[in-house]
Amino acid sequence: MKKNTNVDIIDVAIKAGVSPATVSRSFNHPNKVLKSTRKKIEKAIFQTGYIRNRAAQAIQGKRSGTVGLIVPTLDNAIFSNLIQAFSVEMRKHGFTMLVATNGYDLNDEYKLLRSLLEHRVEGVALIGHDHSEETYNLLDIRNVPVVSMWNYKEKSKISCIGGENKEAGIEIAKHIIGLGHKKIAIAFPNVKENDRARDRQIGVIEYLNSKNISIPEYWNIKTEYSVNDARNCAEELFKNHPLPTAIIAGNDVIAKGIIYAAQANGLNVPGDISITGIGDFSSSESSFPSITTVRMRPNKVGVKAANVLLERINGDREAEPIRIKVSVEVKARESTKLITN
Amino acid sequence: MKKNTNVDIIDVAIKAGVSPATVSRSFNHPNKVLKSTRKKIEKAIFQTGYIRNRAAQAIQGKRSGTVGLIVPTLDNAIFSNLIQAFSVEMRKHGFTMLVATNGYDLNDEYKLLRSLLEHRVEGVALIGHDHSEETYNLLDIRNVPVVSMWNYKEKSKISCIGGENKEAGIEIAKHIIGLGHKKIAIAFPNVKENDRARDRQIGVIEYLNSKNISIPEYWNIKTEYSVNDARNCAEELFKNHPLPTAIIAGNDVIAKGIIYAAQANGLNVPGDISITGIGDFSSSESSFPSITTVRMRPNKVGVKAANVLLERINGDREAEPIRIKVSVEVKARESTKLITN
DNA sequence: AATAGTTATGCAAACGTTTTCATTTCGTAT
DNA sequence: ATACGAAATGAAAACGTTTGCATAACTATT
Repeated sequence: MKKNTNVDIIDVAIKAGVSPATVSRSFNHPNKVLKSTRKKIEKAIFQTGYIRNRAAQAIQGKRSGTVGLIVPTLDNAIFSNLIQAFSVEMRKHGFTMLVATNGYDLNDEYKLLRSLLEHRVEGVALIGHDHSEETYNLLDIRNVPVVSMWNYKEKSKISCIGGENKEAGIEIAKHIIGLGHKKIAIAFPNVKENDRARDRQIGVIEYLNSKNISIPEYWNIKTEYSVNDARNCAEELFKNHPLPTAIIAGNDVIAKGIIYAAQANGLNVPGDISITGIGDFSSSESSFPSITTVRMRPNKVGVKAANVLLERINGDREAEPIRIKVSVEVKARESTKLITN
Repeated sequence: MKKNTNVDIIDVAIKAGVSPATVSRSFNHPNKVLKSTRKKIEKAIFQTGYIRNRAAQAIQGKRSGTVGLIVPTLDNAIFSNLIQAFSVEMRKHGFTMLVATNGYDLNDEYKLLRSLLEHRVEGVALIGHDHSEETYNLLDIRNVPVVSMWNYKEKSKISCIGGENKEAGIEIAKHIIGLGHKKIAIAFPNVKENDRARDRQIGVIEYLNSKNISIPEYWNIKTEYSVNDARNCAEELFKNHPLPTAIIAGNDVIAKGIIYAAQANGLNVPGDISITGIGDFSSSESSFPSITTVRMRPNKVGVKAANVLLERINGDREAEPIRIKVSVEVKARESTKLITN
């Protein structure tokens, strides 16, 4: 088997009987090349097994054909819808995606950003708005097209697109209040380095407070972002403290853990206790019981984010950030019900 | 704010009072550069805000610092553990990952591979062994370091690492038989373009046949790879056909759908019916009931695959494929029980 | 102090494209 | 047929690195 790792544009040009410049043009400005010439070139490409070298293209300072994506983690269903939608949309426009995970470490995120820039990505997508000063600074200095996905923020430094987490918190609290609940617990992950969770929690608490409901410390569950930990934390609550009639969880993963804990303790959901999530992850609809939650429309966010990023890449880089709010909506399902007593 | 998109290695060299060659060497062969010189260079890099250009490096034909990953889909919990482990391990070794999704379309996979090669990835990781002739041919012709993740295959054309799906099928069937079940249904996705599911199904059926158990057509559930569809298909079975005492599902997602269907139909799992999955996805342990399944150890596979790929990248490219079998193990949990009548 | 052997650095030629500018070719109006 | 403008193509310089080779600066040996 012949190994041809190194056929270049010149080989193709010779084979096709044209100059390298013409071959290059047939890739980048096909309309500037006679159709019959293009045919010859295509044939030569096929015969030689040529694969163009994007690195050599990128070195001209123009297109690299790549965008970077920095995401907290991949092994979590949370971001996968979003990433998939973003990825497919970018690919439609001819971009390949460089992916890096920072494990929620902002310091690492800066290093990853540098690494992506070394590869001369044409744009970068990030999750949320909690980024280090260094990161923002680097983006600004190098004038990198960038978009933040997942949540909307009125005065964000960079373009963003997503639901407003505070609104999500308010909406779900409103829903629970509307069902007549008064004895309400909440379950959130560490909100220190996670602005999404923080805003949701603020929305919930502010709304409840506005209805003169406050949350005693033993009904304020602090859990990790995992089904297992949520389950354990909830079991602890059920065993040692008075039972609320509703628990508002920071996301569907946590809600699911709490539901398992309830079922394992012989509690009927929603008969004995109503439980809500936020985020509407793919399995939440088909859970048993299905989970009342707030939709963030990850597909829409992913596709729109891709288009916003493309607009920055192709358009005016000095323009003001684009900010798009994707409305959130409460999806009432089986895990909540009206208080009847 | 000064925008410095274009400081290059020469600027750094001038600032540091050395030649560009020395700056380059301080990146690629630091030990060949005097420590004091390195310090000067580092300072100059910091002062100028230089970010090295990997494209210009890649053009030398040596390192691009990237590897490609082609995966059927991202918006599915199935591969996320694996990808995450692979990604983190590659990054540890200084590689950035280019990700492409093919939506289970083998034809698209070939195009994606070409696209990755245009970016001169140093190696490629694929999922499974079902790839088009074109894909295998291209990998061979260009002599691309490659590894297939997820499942082991004795005579695979390319290096591979993972559990053996047939073994997984055999093991779970053995487990169910061991519990005394005789009336057994199975639920698999379309096994046409999915060699993993196919091998699992073969393992199950062969083992059952060897115990003189055969599966009537109405107990052979064909479902899509989704909780929802599995739920619907199972409900159809429960409503229109005799009840088996056990259902062996092709993976945990399907098993979960079936469990929901059972619960929604007032069936107790495992009291009335035992249900098994394959794959041990992250939520299967904390489900209610927790799901009896077969572990494929995705983290181990991801990490090992990264190391196999690195070995091919750095080592002998003509060597025989490396094949590593990662043992599978049945995880008996709450969703199955001994037949007592 | 002279010499050989090491080590650190610089010079300049690649690497594979893209693009500007100049030239050729072609079609059309005279 | 001739001249003109438009369209297609080619020649060559750039893009930002890396690296083989040559040279210069040290170290150690006599």
